[in-house]
This record gives sequence, C-alpha cells and structure tokens, in this order.
Amino acid sequence: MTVPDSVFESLCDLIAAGSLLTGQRLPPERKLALMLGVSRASVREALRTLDSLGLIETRSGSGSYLIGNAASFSKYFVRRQTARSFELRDMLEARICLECEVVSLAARRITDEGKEALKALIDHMEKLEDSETFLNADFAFHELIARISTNFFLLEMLKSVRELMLEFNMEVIKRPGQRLVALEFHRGIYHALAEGDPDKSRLAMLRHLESIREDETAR
Amino acid sequence: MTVPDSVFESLCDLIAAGSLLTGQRLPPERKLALMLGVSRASVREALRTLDSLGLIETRSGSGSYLIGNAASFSKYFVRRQTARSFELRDMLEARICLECEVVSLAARRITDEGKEALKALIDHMEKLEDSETFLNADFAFHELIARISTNFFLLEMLKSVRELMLEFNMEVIKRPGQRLVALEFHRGIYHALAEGDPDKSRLAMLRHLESIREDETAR
DNA sequence: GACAATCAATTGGTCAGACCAAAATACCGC
DNA sequence: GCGGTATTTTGGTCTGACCAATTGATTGTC
Repeated sequence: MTVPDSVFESLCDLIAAGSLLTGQRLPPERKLALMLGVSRASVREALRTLDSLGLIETRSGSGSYLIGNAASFSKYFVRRQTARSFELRDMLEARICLECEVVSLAARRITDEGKEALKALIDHMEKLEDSETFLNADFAFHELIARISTNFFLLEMLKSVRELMLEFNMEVIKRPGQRLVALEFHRGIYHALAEGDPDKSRLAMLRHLESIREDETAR
Repeated sequence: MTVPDSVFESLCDLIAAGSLLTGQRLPPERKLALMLGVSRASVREALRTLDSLGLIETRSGSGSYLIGNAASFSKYFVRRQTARSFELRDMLEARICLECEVVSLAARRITDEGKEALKALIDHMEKLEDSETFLNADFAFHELIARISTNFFLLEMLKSVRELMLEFNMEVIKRPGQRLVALEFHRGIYHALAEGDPDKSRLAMLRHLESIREDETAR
C-alpha cells in the first residue's frame, strides 16, 4: 500500500463518515497534506484517483468538490481494493443492452449470405470440445451478428466489452453443460434472425444473456 | 486541459498506435518526462490515472506495465474510432440504445438527491442563451442520468459516443427553436425519472433522440 | 565454464520547497 | 452600501533530492 493509496482510503473514510457531503469542497491540498502527515504530491496523486473515478471535480484556484450521489460512491467504496476496472454488473448490463440492439438491427438487415454464414458457424460449434476453442467460436458468432447489423460502431463497442469480460466468459463456459445450453440459445437466436423478426431476435438474445447473468447473481 | 491530462493523452496515443503491447513495460517515468518535456510529477499523475483505470500495473523498482485490453478506456476507444471514421447513422443507433438503457436503469436507482440535482440542472438550462454553453449543460444532463444509473461502464461508453458526435450535436443545437424543444424533452424525461418509471423514462428518452435522428435523415 | 554472492545502476516512491495563475476574499475609496 | 483593486488562498507545475525495491553486471568460487 503506497502513501497516495492510503491517502485515498482516508479520503474515502472521510466521505463515508458523512463528514463530506455532495457538492461540498474538500480541504485544500496543503491542509490535507498537513492533516495526514504526507507530502502534497501524494495528496495530489490520491486526488487524481478520485478524479479519474469521477468522484470529485477540481477547479483551479478554488478547490476540489465532491460530486455524484452517496449511492454511487459506496459502490466505489466497496470495490476500491479489489477491482480497479469496471463492475461486472455494469459490463453485463452494457453487453445485454448492446447485443439486444445489435441482434434486432441484424434481423432487419440480414441477407441470405448472412443466414448461411450463421448456420455454418452454429454447425461448426457443435463439434467443438475444448472450452477455449468454443469460446472463440462464441465470440465469432456474436461478432458475425454485429457484422450483419452493418453497424460497425456497435460492433467495436461490443468487442471492447467482450474483451473486458474475457475472464468471466471463460469461467462461465467451463461450467458443466454450459456449452449445450449456449448452443441451444444460439439456435433460437439464429431462427429468429432467419425469420427476420427483430423483436423475436431481441427476446432470444435477451434470454440468452439473462441466463448468464442469473447464473452469476445466484452464485 | 492540464499537463498530466495531456501526458495521459500522449500515453493513450502510444498505446493506440500499437507501439505498446499488452504486458509490455512503459518507458521509465524520468524518460517519459524528458520525452514529453514535462516534470516527473506530472508524468506520475498521468500514470495514476492510467492505474486507477486499470490500464497499467506499477511495480516498484521495476516499472509500469500495460495490462488488460486498453480498449476499455474511453479515450482510447475514441481514438481507435476516429482513425476510421464511423457512420453517423451507426453512432446515433448506438447512442439511442445506450441512453435508453441508462435512463431506464436510472429510473430504477434514482434517489432524492438525484432528483434534486436533475431539477436544478434543468432550471439552470432554461436560463442559458449561448448554444455552446447550452450544449455543455446538455452533456451534463445526460451524464448526470448516467451517474444516477450507477453504471459507470455505460457512462464511459456514452461519453465516448457523445465526444465523437460533438460536431454533429453542436450543429443540431444551433438550429432555431432546438433549445426549446430539447428543454421540453428534458422535462419529460425528468418527470418520468422522478416517478421512478423505467419504461416511461425509456420512452421519453427514445422520443427525444428519435426527434434528433429524424431531423437528420430528413435533411 | 557454470553458478552464486556481491555491488552498482536503474526505477518507482516520497518529500520539501519554490513559483505561477486562477479564484476567492479582504480592503478601500467613493 | 457599492465597485474596483489588492491580498490571500488554492490548484498547477517544476526542480531536485533522497530512499527502497528491483534488475543487471561483476566478481569470486567451485
């Protein structure tokens, strides 16, 4: 634990204790340094962290002000030691949101070639035994849908999310029976897409991802 | 834009350009400071940001190492996109999808403080005359909703999209009467949120953004 | 020549103090 | 009181220093 880290913790405690309320100004950097017995540089690094987490806003010549509501803060407070990246819950929510939109767009824009490619990919996946290979194919399946949607911006976003969730997805896919369940969901999505039905496709995708989420929250 | 911020951007460029790969060590702090013509303190603050975003891991006596996939990070995300400019249609679709989800989550998770903050922001916006100032406040309004949703991942994604669409948004807001229309929509969104109604909120947001999209396609 | 112990160079961690610019506050003349 | 200026406060940035952990080279031994 470095000095700026402990300063960060101290500030979190201050806020958590309710000594500091939303919108209120934090003590000046020099005073904080004095209070905590550290250098101003260390205080500044700690404030940087608070800033990049979106917890404070710093105005030159004026001070640093606490922003965001108490609820959002406690989230950070809880996770501050563990993950420095994003919450799994948040990434799951984002992925569900994006995938559902993408599949719905894909249903509207799918072509015969798209259908063929999807079918071929599903058939291919059924033969895969290894978890890692399967996961790659699963990536490919979702990416193909995004390509069919012709929205390359959403495609890039989805890729980002999935890459971030790589570890989690790997964990999920390794659970017994998970591959069969995934295959079943994929077939459902494929059929809805082949019919060109946006709502049905969206629903099929939603069920697919919700099942993963529920798996998670149940653990 | 502060010095550490620009250092941060420069590092992002380095990463985006592919000069730095996952697991690789960044140049030492002293060298970076020399390279960029800034003090080591500023470099350290920038590295702090990278660290708190989970992009690097720093080992004392050894160096800072790039970890995970840098795509997580919104600025980097923006860079990657700008390189191969995206279709406006795609970004609009993405934004609508994300904003609707965010506002729906926000309706579920809103607190009294959130309601007050939203109200205050709306009241404030009514007084604004200048287009640029108004657009900033508009950003703040949507960002506040994202904060209320407590999903910081979606928040980052939305920020990326909006940043990319900055020019377009500026153009839209300058059209005659547009500010009044926007205010009206914002009020509708606010009321739905205050009621804590996810579906109503989603619909209100959808109408808001669809009106922008239709404006666009009609031109 | 291979290997282990030792020493030097590199690198992050931290601090003190200085100066600037923006903002807030105090002060003063009216 | 009021408005404008001067002072103080506060964040922004830099320099240079020293410590501690790590790494890499050097050396000595078998």
